[in-house]
Amino acid sequence: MSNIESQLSEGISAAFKDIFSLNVPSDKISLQPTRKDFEGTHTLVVFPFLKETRQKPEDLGTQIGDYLIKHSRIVSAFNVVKGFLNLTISDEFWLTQLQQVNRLKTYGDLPSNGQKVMVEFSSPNTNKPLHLGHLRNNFLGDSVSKILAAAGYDVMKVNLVNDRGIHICKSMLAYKKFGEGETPETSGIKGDHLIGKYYVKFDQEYKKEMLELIEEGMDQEEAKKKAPLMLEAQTMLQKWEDGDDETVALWKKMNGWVYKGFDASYKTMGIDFDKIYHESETYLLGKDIVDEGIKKNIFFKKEDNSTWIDLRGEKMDEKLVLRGDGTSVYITQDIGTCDYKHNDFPFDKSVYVVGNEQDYHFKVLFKIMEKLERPYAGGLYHLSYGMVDLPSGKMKSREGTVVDADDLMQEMFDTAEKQTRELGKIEGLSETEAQNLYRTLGLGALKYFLLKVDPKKRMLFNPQESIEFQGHTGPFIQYTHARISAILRRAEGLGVETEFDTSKVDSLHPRELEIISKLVTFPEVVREAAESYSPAFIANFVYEVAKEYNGFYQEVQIFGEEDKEKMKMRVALSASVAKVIRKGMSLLGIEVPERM
RNA sequence: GGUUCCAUAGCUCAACUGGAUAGAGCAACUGCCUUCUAAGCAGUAGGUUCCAGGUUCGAGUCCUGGUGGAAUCACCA
Repeated sequence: MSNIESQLSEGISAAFKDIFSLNVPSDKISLQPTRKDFEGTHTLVVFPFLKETRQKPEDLGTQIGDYLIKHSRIVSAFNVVKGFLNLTISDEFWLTQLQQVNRLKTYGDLPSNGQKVMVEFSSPNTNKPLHLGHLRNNFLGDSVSKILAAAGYDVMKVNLVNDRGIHICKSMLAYKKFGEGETPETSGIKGDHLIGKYYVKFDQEYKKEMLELIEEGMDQEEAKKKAPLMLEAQTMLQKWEDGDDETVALWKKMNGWVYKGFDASYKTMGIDFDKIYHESETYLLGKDIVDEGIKKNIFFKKEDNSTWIDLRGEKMDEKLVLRGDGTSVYITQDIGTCDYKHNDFPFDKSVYVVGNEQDYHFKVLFKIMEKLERPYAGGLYHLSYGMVDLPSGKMKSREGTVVDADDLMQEMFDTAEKQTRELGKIEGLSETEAQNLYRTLGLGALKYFLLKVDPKKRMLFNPQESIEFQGHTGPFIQYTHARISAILRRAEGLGVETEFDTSKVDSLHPRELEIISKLVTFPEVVREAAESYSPAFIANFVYEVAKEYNGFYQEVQIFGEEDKEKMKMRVALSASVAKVIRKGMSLLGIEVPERM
C-alpha cells in the first residue's frame, strides 16, 4: 500500500471511530482509483458501511469527506456521487511526492525481504533450435526473475537443459546415417539448426519405414515400435547409458554444436543464467527418494515391482514414480532435482516456467514433495503460461510450421531498420549506433509484444500484423523515453535544475497531477507483478505512464514556461517519468534508447 | 468420457481481485508538424462481456446448468 493510501485509510478509519464509534481497521478499507470522469484521485465506496452506520450513501460520504477535510492534511476537496466518495489530494502534497521520486536514484526497487527464489526457465531440448514458444518462455523467465529481484528477493536463474534421451538419439542416429560428416563449419549452418535438420530427417525416414511395414500388413501401433530406425535409436540410448565411447563422443560433439548455437541465440535475446543444469547429470536423481517414500508409506509397489503413488484422495490419479525395472520416469528425476536444486541454493520459493500443457505433472510433483514433507514444498510454483498460436493454428516442429527464434529476431531487426530509415531518424548516428538502435527497437517490440499479455493466457501471434511499432508497443514506450531524453539534454544545456521548491509552484496542470499520481503507484505495481509472477502488470503500467506523458508533452510547454519554478518542476517530472520508464522496461528485459 | 483452463469492439488485448457510463491499440474516418522528436496528440464510429438461471445494494468478475474451443488423462519428456 502506498504512502498516500495508508494515510487516507487511517484517516477514514478515524472518521468511522469518531463519528460513529465504529471500529473499522484501516487495512480493511480499500480505496480505488477515481474514474476519469470525476474529480479526484482516490475513491471510497461507502456501500459496505451503510448498515453499520445506518446512513444513506450520500450522507455517509459527505460526513466522512467533511471529517477528512478537517483532520487530514492531504485531502483538499471531495465530492460524493451516489455511494462514491471521491477525494482530491492537495497539489502541494503531490508536489512533495514528485520531489521525493525525483530525488531517488533508483525508484521501484523494494527493500530486501531476505528470501531466496530460484527461477528455472528456457529448458531447451538439444535436438532442435529455439522457436517462438521458447521466446515467450525465455522472456517470461528473465522478466519474472528481474521483477522478483526488484521486489526484494535474492534470485537465482537456472536453465535445466534436456540434453539426453530418445529424442536426442534420434537426431544423432540420423546424422550418423545421413550426415556424411558435415559440420556447422563445412555446411555454414548454425549448430542448433544443423542438428534440427537431422531431427526432421529422422522423422521423415522413420515415417517411410512405418509405411512400408504397414503395407506389409503390420498394424500402426506395432509398426511404430518395430520400425528399424526406432529400434536403433533405442539401442543407441542404451549404449549412451552404458557409457559407450563412440556414442558418448558423438553425443558430446553434436551437443557442443547445439550449445554454441544456443549461446548465440541467448546473446541475441539478451538473456543469461546463473547456472546451467544438464539432465545428463540429473536424470538418475530421485531413485533414493523413491525408497524414502516407500519407507514413509507414501509410495507403494505393485506386483511387477513398479512404484506408485495413490493420489485419488486428492482428486488426482495413481501415478507411476519408478518403473518396474528400476529405471526413472520424468517425475522421478523431477523429484530428485527438486532436492538437488534446494541443496545448491536453499530457496524459499522455486519457480518453474513451463507451459500449461504440464499443469497436471506439476500438480502431482508438488503434492508428492508436500507428502515427502519437504519444508520448501509450499514455495514450489509452476508459472504456467499459455501456448503461442499462429493464425494457422498450433506450431508443430515436425510439420515445419514453427516460427524460428533466430529468424524472427532477425526479421524484427530488419523491420526496425526499415522503419527507422523511412522516418529519417538515423542522421547523426554512427553505423554502430544505428545497428544498436535497430536491435534495441526490434527486440523491444518483440519482448513487449510477448510480455504485455497475461502469461496464463494463450496468445495469438500473427507474423504479418503482430509486430507493430505504433500504438501499444515497445517502440512507443522507447520513443517516449527518447523524447524525454531530448528534453533533459536541453535542460542540461540551459542549466535548468530539477530541484524545485514545492511551495513556489502555485498550481498543477491536470496532466501533471495525472502523471504524478500514476508514478507514485510504481512500487505497488512491482509488488503486485512479483506476487502474481506477471510482467504484464509492469508492461501495461509503463504503457499508461508513457501515454499520459505524451498527452502532457502535447499540451504543456516546458521551456516556454515563464515561471522558472514550474519549468524546473516540469523537467523534474520528465526526468521522473524517464526514470520509471527505464526501470519498468528493464524489468521486462527491454532497453530504452536516448534518441531514436 | 474424466479433470483443468479459456470465451470481452471486425482483429489483438485491458479492466486494480464484487463497484460508477466495460477501456486501450490495430484496422476505418476527421483534424493537428514555422513552436521541447508526428514511432506522437486530439476526436468520430464500433459492445446483449458465448447462452440461461442464481447469489446482493451492485456481477465481465462469484455459484449452477448449457454451448463452443484448448490442454491433459503414457512404464514419453
